[in-house]
Amino acid sequence: MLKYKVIADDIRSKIQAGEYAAEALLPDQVALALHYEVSRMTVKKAIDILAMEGLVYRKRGMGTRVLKNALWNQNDSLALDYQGLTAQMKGTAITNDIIEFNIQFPDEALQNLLMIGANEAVYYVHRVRNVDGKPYVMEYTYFVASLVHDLTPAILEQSIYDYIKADIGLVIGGAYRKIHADVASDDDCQYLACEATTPVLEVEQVVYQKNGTPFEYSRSRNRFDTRSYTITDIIKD
Amino acid sequence: MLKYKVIADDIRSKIQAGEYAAEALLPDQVALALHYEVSRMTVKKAIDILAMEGLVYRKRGMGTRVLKNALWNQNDSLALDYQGLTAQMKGTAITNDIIEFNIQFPDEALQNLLMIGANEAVYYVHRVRNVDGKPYVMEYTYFVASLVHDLTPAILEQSIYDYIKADIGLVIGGAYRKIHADVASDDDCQYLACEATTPVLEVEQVVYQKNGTPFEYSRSRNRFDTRSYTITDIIKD
DNA sequence: GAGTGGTCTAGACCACCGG
DNA sequence: CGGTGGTCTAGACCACTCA
Repeated sequence: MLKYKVIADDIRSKIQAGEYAAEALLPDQVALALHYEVSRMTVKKAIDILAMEGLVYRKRGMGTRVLKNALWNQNDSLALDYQGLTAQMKGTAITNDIIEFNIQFPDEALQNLLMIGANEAVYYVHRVRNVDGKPYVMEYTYFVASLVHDLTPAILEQSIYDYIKADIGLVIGGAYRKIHADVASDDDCQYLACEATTPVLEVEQVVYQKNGTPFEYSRSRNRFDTRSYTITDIIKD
Repeated sequence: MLKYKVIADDIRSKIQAGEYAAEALLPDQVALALHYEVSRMTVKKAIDILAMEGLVYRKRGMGTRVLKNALWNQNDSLALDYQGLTAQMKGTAITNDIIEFNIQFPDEALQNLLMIGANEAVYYVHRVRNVDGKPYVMEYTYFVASLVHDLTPAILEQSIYDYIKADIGLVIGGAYRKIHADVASDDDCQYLACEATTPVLEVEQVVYQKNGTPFEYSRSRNRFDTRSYTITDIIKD
């Protein structure tokens, strides 16, 4: 087990347990290095992690302080999320209408986005997801077939992400997302109960495995009044 | 200047210039350390930054590769950005039309967002920012007057963020942002050359100092076809 | 001035990948 | 096996803050 991770986990749990109270100073890096019997660089790396998580903030000459992070973790956040809608909206009834589902070959744009060749097949899924019976989001999704294998309509009607994570065991490493507004398309009008003049929020994303291989490209469209994305960002020094 | 930052900037510019092509291997860390005449740890820290920016991807035993999509977002605004439009759009002519500017007391919602009391004054700025003479974004901004002091119309016509960072010396610690689509308002129609049916992208944000104190709340509105936001998110272990 | 965190070094060992 | 990146060390110097 990595030392800096062990130390970060230990300090984090002490913060959560209240052993290091909000606004309190942590022991300095030299003391922590002695305590954990590691070098100071390793302690610093552990604290870097906590700082990136927004638990702690540091200032030269002043020490390292526990942040009252009640501010930051008001979890209505969506922008950085990999649980999928099913987990996000638990407690509500989510159903999926599959409009189209097939296997095809990617055009050039998609080849670039997913870093695949022209003859590497992709699944194409067009579905509408309903929350409590009402249309909520329309998604156009492409999965690299060799990675997300054996996709079936039965899976699509439930949670794709549960299947990807639990059954395939694929580990998500990150995502690239682009958010913009758009005018309603014909599909939007038909499936999201839009007028032609209704603004739509679209999120494009490419999702990567831990090893950097992309496995999904999707566009998700919502009516302007049903969804917003939040981002909490803490600058590292 | 910090060595690892200089190196990261240098490599980034070489990627953008095509000197390191997409999918190409970077020189290994030992070679880079020799070339920049620094230790390998310092090179690694520089590459850490590029990896966090999503420009580069590494694997043990395989080297460091430039990601194919490293360049696909050059024209979008980063969702995580604090340079302000003036720095973001350098090379273009930015002018600011001030529509309204005054000092006022915050309503209850604003008191909560900025964590201030009812009798702590705020500056209110309503301005339209033009890029190359054409209206680009309309902003409604509130600054905590005790933190962003001595704001004047002359400053507003240029870059507020330059003033905040260089003159006041306020250190930005992070931001909370919400992105959503909206229908055009009367102001949008008047100042952004919108029709009543034009979709608008709005970004609300609260910007915090390093010590956690909020100093700005703003809403920025763009026509749907003039701006999009991108987020690169890499999950840490 | 004493103490803090930030950077940097020169070297070491390890885990992983390819041939 | 050789070469890659990941981790870790022991120590050094610097920038900053506070008394």
